[in-house]
Amino acid sequence: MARPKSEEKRLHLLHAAAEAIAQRGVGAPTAMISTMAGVAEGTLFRYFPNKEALFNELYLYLFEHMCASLAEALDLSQPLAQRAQGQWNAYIDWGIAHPVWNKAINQLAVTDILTAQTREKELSLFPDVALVEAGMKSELFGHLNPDFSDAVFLAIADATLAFVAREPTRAEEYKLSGFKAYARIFLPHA
Amino acid sequence: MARPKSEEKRLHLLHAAAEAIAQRGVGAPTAMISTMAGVAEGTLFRYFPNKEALFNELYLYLFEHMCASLAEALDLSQPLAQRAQGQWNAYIDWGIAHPVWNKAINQLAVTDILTAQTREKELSLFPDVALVEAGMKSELFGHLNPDFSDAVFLAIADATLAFVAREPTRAEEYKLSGFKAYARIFLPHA
Amino acid sequence: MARPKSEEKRLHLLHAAAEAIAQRGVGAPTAMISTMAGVAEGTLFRYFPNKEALFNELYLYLFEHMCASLAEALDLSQPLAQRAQGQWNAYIDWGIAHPVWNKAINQLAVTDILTAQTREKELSLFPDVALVEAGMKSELFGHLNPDFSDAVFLAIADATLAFVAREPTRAEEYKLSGFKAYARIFLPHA
Amino acid sequence: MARPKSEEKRLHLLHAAAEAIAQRGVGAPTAMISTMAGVAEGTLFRYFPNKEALFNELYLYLFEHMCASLAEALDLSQPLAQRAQGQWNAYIDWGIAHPVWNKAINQLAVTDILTAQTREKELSLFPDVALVEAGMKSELFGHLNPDFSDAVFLAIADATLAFVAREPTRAEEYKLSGFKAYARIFLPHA
DNA sequence: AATGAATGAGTGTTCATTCAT
DNA sequence: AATGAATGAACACTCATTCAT
Repeated sequence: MARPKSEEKRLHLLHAAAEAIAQRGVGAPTAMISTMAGVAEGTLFRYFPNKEALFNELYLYLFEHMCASLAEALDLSQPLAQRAQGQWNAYIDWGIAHPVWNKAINQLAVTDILTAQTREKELSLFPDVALVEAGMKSELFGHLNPDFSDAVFLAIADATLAFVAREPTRAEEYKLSGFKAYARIFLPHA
Repeated sequence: MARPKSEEKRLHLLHAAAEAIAQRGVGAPTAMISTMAGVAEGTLFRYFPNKEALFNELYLYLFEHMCASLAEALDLSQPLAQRAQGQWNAYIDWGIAHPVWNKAINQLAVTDILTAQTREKELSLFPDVALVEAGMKSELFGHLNPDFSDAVFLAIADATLAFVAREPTRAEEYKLSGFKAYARIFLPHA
Repeated sequence: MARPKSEEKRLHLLHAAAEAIAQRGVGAPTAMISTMAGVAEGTLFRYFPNKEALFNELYLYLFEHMCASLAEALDLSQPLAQRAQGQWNAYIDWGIAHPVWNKAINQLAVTDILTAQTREKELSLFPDVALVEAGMKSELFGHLNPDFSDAVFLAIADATLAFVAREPTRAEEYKLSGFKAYARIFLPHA
Repeated sequence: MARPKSEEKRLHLLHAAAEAIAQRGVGAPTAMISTMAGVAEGTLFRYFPNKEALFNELYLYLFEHMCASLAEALDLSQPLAQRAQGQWNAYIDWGIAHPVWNKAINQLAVTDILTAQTREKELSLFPDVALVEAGMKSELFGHLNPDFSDAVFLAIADATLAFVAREPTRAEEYKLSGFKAYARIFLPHA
């Protein structure tokens, strides 16, 4: 099973998988994914050894995409509070702009499909654009696992996104209220 | 009447379902559940019309159990801050004491198995022990969907529980840090 | 398994079985039959050793009922042609008056549920009210199996009933046309 | 394209289904059918979406086959009576030559598996070789549903076939006697 | 005698994966 | 390299029958 040629097909499969998971959860059939990708059933298995591997790759692909959005929005010249809000907004905006991907990433995160290796790679991706900076972390959670701060941030952000999905017209309000909650924890002096 | 339908078996099935979901997600086979419950495959379907109904009943059962813990811990004679911390602790302690149930309830919440009716019943159960009281809500999120506050609380609490699961020996530390984060949002003047 | 007491329950079960077969074919569950009969699932098996036996008894019960209608309508003082038409009408009328039973009897006849013994008993019931009398038989089919004449009669009559079921308002027309066809075969000189 | 879907396998499945229905009725398991067809259980469902569709296709397949036999036997240069007898013989001969198919077709016709669409297609197949021609119909049944004549014909023919099955050695006698009965109805002046 | 809870083999159907083309 | 036909284990659910009450 040498690396197959078409990078385009690989992406079609990844995107189709995200769509399928958003629609039917991780139980979505591989045949549905290949159909949505416009390739034959068997082709999927020339690009990914099996369903689990596809889903793990998908998770990292989506996560990386989201991290890129954060990185792009990052303006190091801004003071901490503005920087934080910029990152917060970038995260929420990514979720709003890619509701399918957001749903897929959440579905994947909650099942046991993700391997330890995937979790490791995920960590190695996040820090570069870290939302919760060292200073903020240490103040409240410093003595605990440093990922805890990130987890709390993500938890609030995902809850915010869930309500944006329910009431899309009030997206901006939820985005702001969510940030205020976030700021109270991580920017108490702002 | 011949033999009455055994409430004990019903509970065995419910508990087995929680265990199976914790281990294998909502894709856990009904045969696995009945085996774990110590009954025949067909018996499951005499107690629940189908898998979906079983899972919906399970969700409400677990949710009710959790709410009962909160209600038990509620001491109305305490001032707001203590009351809130008591409820927070009760929630975290329930998750620590019942990790399997906690996992099951999270799995169920994220899939599309829960019906609108179940969601309704869930709401009618929660308010009585509401963690996030009216005053606290209105201040930050009052103009938005009132469930948003609950969602934010649950998000932080579940993130806390996830880390407790990873490092059980530091459970008390996570519990306290989590509460501090919570308090900053909902009890900013305390 | 001594003969159980309530003849009434036995009849309820028989009638319920006919109804169930009419609705769902011979695949109708025994549980459905017992529910319709207003008895418990297990009770059915105290009156009939198994489903097959129930269906065989039902077939004979319905057949006997139909034969009784024919016998009642038989007026030996009438000439052959009138007598035949009277019997024909009695048969069709029975089917019209008992569409459920008619459907059930047809369903049972076509499957392999009926035992050889049941078929034998059936024969021993029919001759007494024989529609197709010796003279008529011998003329056309005399050298063949004497049941063939009966079969031809029943075939035409059942086809007639099928169309009556489709167009109940024209029942009388079908009844008459069917008889004319019958008469051409069996009463060519009338 | 990889392998093309094998028309041969489709026919094997159809023939196996006919055999299975003849042996066990429409309750015959799909697993039995696939085994008899020499394919895996799952393969059946790649050729037919479900059991019901298979059975409907089978019905039309058998019906078409039978119609083809009638069409082949049809000699328009013959006078009405001979033509009718030729068609009658073709029908009976088809049943004798394909007892399994004849049984299957009868089983299918009596259950509720056949859809309205199948019934429609059936009608569109039959007229071309119609046994009961316009003139014959109108005389006796013309004012009623035109299908009634066909039904009466089929009823007599099927009854004839049933007795041929019981006494195969006297097949020719039954065939002739059946036709005589038929002729008395539909060819009274011949 | 009657009940209905319990059973488990059986059913139609799905689906990840393989492999001949 | 790509295809999609073929597979068969697995699954959710049904149901005739048994038997403790």
